[in-house]
Amino acid sequence: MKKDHIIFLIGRIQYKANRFLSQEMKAHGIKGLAPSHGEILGYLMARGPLPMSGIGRIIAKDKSTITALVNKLIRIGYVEKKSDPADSRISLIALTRKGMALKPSFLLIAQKLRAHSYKGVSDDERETLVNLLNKINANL
Amino acid sequence: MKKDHIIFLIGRIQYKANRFLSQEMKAHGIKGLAPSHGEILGYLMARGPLPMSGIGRIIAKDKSTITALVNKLIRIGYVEKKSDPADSRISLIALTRKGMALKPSFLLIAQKLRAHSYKGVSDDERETLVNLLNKINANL
DNA sequence: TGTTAATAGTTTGACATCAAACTCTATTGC
DNA sequence: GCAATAGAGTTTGATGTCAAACTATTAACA
Repeated sequence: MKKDHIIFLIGRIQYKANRFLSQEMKAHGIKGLAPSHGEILGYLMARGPLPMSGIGRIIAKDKSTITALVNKLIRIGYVEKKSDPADSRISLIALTRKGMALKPSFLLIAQKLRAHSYKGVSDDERETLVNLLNKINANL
Repeated sequence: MKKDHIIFLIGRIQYKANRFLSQEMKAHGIKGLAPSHGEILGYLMARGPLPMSGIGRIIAKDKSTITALVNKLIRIGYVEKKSDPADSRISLIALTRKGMALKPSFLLIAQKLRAHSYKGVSDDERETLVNLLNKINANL
């Protein structure tokens, strides 16, 4: 247990969190979506329309992965693609009405995940944790 | 930046760490392996032969994923499968000589990853971080 | 002791993910 | 202005990953 590298510990956490999120989405009637899709939708809810590159930067996946994920969200009808009037290379991804309708469920799910994962962790510890992870994220 | 859930922060770290690991393995002449394969090999180096189920528990992936990962390691010749004399359901996975030969490279890579990711993080902070992540891991 | 339930792995099919090569547009520098 | 370079996305092919259904073996238990 002792010499486990933090990266692998992180992997285990992510595995469990993904299972949790998939399960919760299904329970809320959101079918056929992976956690990555939910992550994209969540950021669009918080920040408004984003270019593909912006989504890629935020969720840290290859740009070809973003293309595939967004295509699925378009197919299902949760987002739409608009062209940026200032730069025709850019596609802006925006929530549709159907996509926005998911917001209440998403807030509940995020809160539930937070409640679960942070059980027994104080606010100070939470802050410490986020700061340290941010530092490591910046290092890599 | 503020309201980013820790899970997504973790995802970004993992993405970068995986790129780092793939790159380093390639630089050490270890070709065709994903970080997950490396993780399995690393645990076998540290703990000796393990059953499939044990590997799955440690690296936190679905058992069918373990089957696929181990099959690849067998095909390449890094590990071999032995049957447990006490329980014929169990397959024990052990490093071959070729697999053991990777150990020096793996130690170097792990150390390099640690040095990179923990730059500017004190030993105390490191311990705090691991403790908090372990708590969250246990919560999920 | 025989039926039931649990455990270890595999198979199959679907899909997320990545890397590399490619297209198209914008920017930069001379 | 024009060529070269960088940036935004897509396509393609390969592969890691998961979930569900399945086989085989062991354990539980009545």
